[in-house]
Amino acid sequence: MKNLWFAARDHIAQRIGTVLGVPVTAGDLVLPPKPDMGDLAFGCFTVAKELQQPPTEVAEKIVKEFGTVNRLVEKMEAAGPFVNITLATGEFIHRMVQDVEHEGERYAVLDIGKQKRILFEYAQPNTHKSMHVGHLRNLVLGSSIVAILKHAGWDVVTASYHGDVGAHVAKCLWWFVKQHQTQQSSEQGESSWVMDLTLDQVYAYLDGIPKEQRNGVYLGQLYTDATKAIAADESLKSEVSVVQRALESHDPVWHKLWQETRRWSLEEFTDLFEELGVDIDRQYLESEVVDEGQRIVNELLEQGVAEASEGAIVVDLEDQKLGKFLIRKSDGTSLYATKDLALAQLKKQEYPKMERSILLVDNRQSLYFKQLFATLKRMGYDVPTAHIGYEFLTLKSGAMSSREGNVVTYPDFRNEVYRYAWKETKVRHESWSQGQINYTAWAIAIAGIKFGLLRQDPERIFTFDLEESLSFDGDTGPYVQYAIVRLESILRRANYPDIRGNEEPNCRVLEDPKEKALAIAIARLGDVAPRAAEEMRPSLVAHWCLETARISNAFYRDLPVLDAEEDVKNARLRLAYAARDGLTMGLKLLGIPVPEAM
RNA sequence: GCCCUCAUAGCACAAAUGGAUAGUGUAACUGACUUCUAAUCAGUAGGCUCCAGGUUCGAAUCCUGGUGAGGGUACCA
Repeated sequence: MKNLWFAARDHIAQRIGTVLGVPVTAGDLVLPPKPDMGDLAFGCFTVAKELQQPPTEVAEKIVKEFGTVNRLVEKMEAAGPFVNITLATGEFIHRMVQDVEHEGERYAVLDIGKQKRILFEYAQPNTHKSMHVGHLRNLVLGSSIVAILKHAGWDVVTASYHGDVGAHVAKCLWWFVKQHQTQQSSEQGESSWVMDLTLDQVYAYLDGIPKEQRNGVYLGQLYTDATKAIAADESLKSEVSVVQRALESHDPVWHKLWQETRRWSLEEFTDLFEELGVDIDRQYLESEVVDEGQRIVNELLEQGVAEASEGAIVVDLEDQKLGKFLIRKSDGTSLYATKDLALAQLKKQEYPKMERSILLVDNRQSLYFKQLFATLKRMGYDVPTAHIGYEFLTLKSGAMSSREGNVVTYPDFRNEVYRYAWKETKVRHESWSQGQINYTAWAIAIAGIKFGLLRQDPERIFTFDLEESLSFDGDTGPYVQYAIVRLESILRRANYPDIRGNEEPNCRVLEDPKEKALAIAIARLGDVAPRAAEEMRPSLVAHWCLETARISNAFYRDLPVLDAEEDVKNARLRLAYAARDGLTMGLKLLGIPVPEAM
């Protein structure tokens, strides 16, 4: 329950507290700036103020009175206002290794969630559009946050939400039909109007689309072309409006076309989500909340919560400095807001036990969500709801827009990275089977893609650069994988000895600072993982992975395992197991797999 | 105009929430594969933390005022 890193610090903190007569907590013990100063540091400033003594004197007092009778603490030194603490190398390593072995999958768990339920919505790509790298930040961030929250003891229910109705769908389908009709009329010599569409034609048109084209990229291209066509000829706008109304009134012919094409998108999402480790418990669609949304708007009007304004329906939030919140357009059709009001209700209805509802959407929507939450509150909605924002992803050439079509689609990007990883793997392992190369390349590609997105703080705009994504050197996911694979290699050569779970082999025989540094690094995941959960920041875990991998590589380079004396060898093997498992756990929290070799 | 973010080495990012000499990667230069995998490691070089004030023992971090970039600001999502 209490992991070693917390327990060790807590123990030392309490003893310092006893010496001083004031409370000191584990959080007051931090890492010193340089490892040669010690393993932990305590700054005496705040306690000194409380005691009304100079910090340097307090530091000396602690060192003098702490006593040396402690197996875990080897040395304490006063360095000005700081107390530097050196942990007993062998003792600490041994305890850390036991901790990792004992906890297993629950390693680095600090149960802050207490199994309370969170409904976590992310993954909101629209149907009838291509999924591009802009969506990727949300998916990767979301799936990692979910993993981190679950690890920290929350009962997380995941939800996706897809815009499967609205203007973008109408445009896409209008152009789809228009294209086919134009072709037909040039063949048959008679022109037709989009609304003359028959069910037979729908089937014929759909059948004409080859299977490999039935995806978001194709539909997204239609949408982009439609937008361009309308921009060139404004008069076409009215045709799209007619189509949109036909769709909203469930015209059977257009409904069929909509259903089929939507299925292409949704099936594609299922595949893409699976490969990205995006596991969704409940898939919400805008089409299932649009009617209820309109009903809620009527209700709000009756209750006087909403009012008419310039022909549209708004909720006046001026008194909260949130302006006016538009919940129905003047032509009577729905908006994102209309549907979101109903969605919130639906979520509550389906998951009555949820303690919190969270939505992961990029920061451009932050005002919108403030307005939405304020409105929900006025409706008497009582589930604590929060918007977790992040800055969007942009290309070097500027922001992506499906409307303009300057998008890097996710399948294209993934293929590019995968091809590169495949080539690099092949060069290194000529003799491997096709399947082994495929799997390894996939794991490396996923690591490259995800880690690149996760190591950066979500509050900063991410500038996408394909060249950079194709580098697996330095601060990257594959770097961390490689460190693990090297540890794995040692274990494999030792034939995976069964040495875990007991007092022997005794890791207390280890005394090298590099071994201790590795042990401390792994122990610190117990600190990092809960914090990442609290702040919903996977970047903390990503940076922990990098640092730990670096330390692991130093251990690998300087300390021979297989050629060491028997007792040292076994102790190091045990440490290698723990390091491998700790690092693997770190990557798991990021949603990144680890190959056996690479 | 108003509101919200961001600004750290050429480039890309950190900095344990106010602590010790601001770190890591890349790119540049030097070196290390007969070794448990070189997708690695070691070294050199690179900084007025956007500017100006303030708060205090102490500021990249907090406050005020600028500058620059991006986003939002009702009938898009």
